[in-house]
Amino acid sequence: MSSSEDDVPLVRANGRANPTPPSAKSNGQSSTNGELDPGVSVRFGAVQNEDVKMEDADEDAHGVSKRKSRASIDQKKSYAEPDSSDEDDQPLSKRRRTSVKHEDPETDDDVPLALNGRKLPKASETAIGESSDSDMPIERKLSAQKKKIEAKAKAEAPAARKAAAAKKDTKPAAAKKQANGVKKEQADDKSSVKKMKADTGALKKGRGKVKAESAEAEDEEDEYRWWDDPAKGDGTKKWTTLEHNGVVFPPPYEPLPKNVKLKYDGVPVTLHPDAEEVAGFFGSMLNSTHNVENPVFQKNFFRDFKDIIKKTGGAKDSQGNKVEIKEFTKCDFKTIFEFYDAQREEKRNLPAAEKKALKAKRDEDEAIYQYCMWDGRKQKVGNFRVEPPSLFRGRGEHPKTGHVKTRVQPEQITINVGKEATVPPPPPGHNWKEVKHDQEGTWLAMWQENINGNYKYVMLAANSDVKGQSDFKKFEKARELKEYIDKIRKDYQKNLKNDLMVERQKATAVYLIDQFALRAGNEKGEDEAETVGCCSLKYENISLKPPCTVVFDFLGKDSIRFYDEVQVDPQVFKNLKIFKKAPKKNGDEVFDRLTTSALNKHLQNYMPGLTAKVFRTYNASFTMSNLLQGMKATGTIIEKVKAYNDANRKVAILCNHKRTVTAGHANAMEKMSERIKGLRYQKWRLKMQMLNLEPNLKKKKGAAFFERDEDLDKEWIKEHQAFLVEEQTQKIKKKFEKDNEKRVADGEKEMKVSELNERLEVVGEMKKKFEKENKSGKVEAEGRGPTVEKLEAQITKLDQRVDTMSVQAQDKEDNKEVALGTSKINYIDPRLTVVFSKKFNVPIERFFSKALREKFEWAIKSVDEDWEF
DNA sequence: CGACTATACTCAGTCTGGAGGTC
DNA sequence: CGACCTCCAGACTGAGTATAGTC
Repeated sequence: MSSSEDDVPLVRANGRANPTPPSAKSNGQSSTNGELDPGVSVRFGAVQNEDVKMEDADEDAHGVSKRKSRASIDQKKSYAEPDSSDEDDQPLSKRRRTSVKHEDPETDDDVPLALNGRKLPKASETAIGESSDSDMPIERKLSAQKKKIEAKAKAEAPAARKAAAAKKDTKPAAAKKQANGVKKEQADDKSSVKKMKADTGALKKGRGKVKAESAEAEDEEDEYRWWDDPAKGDGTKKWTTLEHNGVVFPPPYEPLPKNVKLKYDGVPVTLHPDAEEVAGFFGSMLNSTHNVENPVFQKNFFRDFKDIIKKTGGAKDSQGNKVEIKEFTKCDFKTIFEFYDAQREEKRNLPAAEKKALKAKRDEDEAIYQYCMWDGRKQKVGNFRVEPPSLFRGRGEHPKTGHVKTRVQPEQITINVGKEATVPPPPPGHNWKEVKHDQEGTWLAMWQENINGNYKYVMLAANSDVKGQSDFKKFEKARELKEYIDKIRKDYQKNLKNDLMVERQKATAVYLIDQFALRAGNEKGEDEAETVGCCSLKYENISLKPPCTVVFDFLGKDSIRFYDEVQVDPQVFKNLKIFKKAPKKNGDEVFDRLTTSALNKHLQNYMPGLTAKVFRTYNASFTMSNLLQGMKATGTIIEKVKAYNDANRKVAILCNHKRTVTAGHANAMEKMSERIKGLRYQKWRLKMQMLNLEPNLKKKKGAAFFERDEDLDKEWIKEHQAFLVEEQTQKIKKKFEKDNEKRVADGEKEMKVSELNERLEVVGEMKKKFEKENKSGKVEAEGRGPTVEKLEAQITKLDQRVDTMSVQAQDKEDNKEVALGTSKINYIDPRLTVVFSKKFNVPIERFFSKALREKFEWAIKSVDEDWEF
């Protein structure tokens, strides 16, 4: 195969992407279907024989995906692919050279690589691909050099673009009365100081309780600062000594009271506790309609439910006769639900003191599991509780949702612990599956879950040294990428036009990952939700709108929708079009020759340890860094915090971190805008009152000043007035009742209804007043000694309220489906926040909760204000 | 295959803004 | 009237959890 290398055509120095994409513009629809516009196909005519073949392929009943799966096998296996002699399996370049050589250089990029959707033989690809780096033909190198200059261009971009796209952030809430703001700030600061004191107090107290004194200690001299220890964090051995107490099992199942039973076809039935427990899983979540009404959930649950019933001797009615549970629809879990719901309610209504006591008890019982000794240092353990049995709630359309997640037995659990340490005792009468002393692992215990066969690990908490170290390493890795990013971008820019399909796909994928923060996109199994990332993007996930717009629409991790309409490099646009070329169709992968491991392997060539996910970290932190650097250190603390959060939000949008819109959101928004409208109505009334006092104001101020806002039409006003009347009525009634309650409590007798009616007279007057206003179109001045000046002052106040409320509303709307936390916890280098905090003199508590301060201790303590990402 | 990070959701607890009361 | 205090529903936060990714 090495001979084919010579056949690689030269990358032309003029091979710049055609700034004017193919005439496909004229034909947006067809391009979305991955078809090529006439102009392009004419050029394709040059490679006619392939087109013919493509039609053959089309008739091949197995289609692309089959070939594809074969491809992935080939990839690993061999170079002896029988197909490899096919003409179209030759490196594209070869054909291209014969057929397209003399074409207008501007267009030769349009030559399809995707040729009839058939993969190139692994052999040729590999051979050429591998050699291309070291054995790059001279000409290539030259052209590469030329292009060095033009490379820089895109360098910054990703978030800037997104940020711009993200709705312009509302102006700072600065409008708020300054005085108030300042006061509040001070109060806040005080409280945070207080809080800190309380924290250290608790810490000290806590320390007295546990045996290892030296461990956490913020102010102790022997405090260990691993981030100052150069020897830390490299190598694979994670610990030398390790002691811990194992895991906490969930409480055993408590059978339901005798009167609480599943009803089948109206008949209460008795089940073995093991089956009853499963019925309880379902019954207790009846309020989660989202799950319970999902047919897949029902089906999976019911299958498992029937199984366990069968295994445990069946269901019986009150006479002991066997009842066969056959149909899900005949099962009535309501009684069970009511029982559990009442239990929850009871728990919720427990007096605070009892709740506290309960928690204290639990903490005490679990205290020994909370910490471990890791190389002699006390470290917090993360999830030491074994996951309780339940119904599996897969996200999105997960085929396994509803299956019973079974109780984990000690016999399934592997313990990892130091050789010298005492092995944590399994529950009486039980054994561990295995006891290991794996010093290369950071886990303390591990088991396999029955739904997907996934491994579950007990590891240390986020604030532990190991986790801190790997977090640190993650961000250092991302920073390291800074040194390579230019080269990488330059390379993919160039390889967008590579003649080899794989290479072109690789370059395009890296482009997408870099520019749009996509995830790698591993292959997924049949029995998982159908979600995708970059490498697994499907035909239907990408639509192309000429000239250079790409619309992504797919379900990503956690089945969260990724929808974005973006401008891409013209060459990327062309490539995607090629990758989507027929016979590819819905369901087929866009990057059919790419796997995440191949992609990552490619990235490793640039930088050790570089993988797709590093780009996310890098771009998130880099974006944050830029945004923070661009800020001015002015304004109140509140304003600075808001500015920080706005930057944070942009990063979150970049990473597509979403949250579900809260149930009451639309309602809350509606309420807010009604209130704003109400304020404007009030404003108008005040103006009319001014007019009432001084009719000639209309001339002075101009008639426009006294106009009602357009949306305050008569109908709305009537409704609003009714609302105000009703509101007032309710208030008075409530007050009346409350007063009466008080009287009863004080031993006095209740007021009569007549008193209430008397009080309600105000409302009647209000109503009359409104009616009068509506008729006359005038508003009588209210209040004691009203003056125009006083009214003016009131209007100004209303204006401010309207402003602040509008800002709040806008904020709320903008934030409704953006989750800031995830990027703060995982993507934004905490040192950036620390620098910001120091430079702008905002207490770190404003940005990091206690948990985050502990997690990011290494950042808080190691960085001064000159640090840069 | 195994181990690790990343993610959204849940629920309980905390905070807050505004109404009403008091001075 | 207005500054301040209290109370409480509802909003928001954070810890914890379990699921879903990556490599």
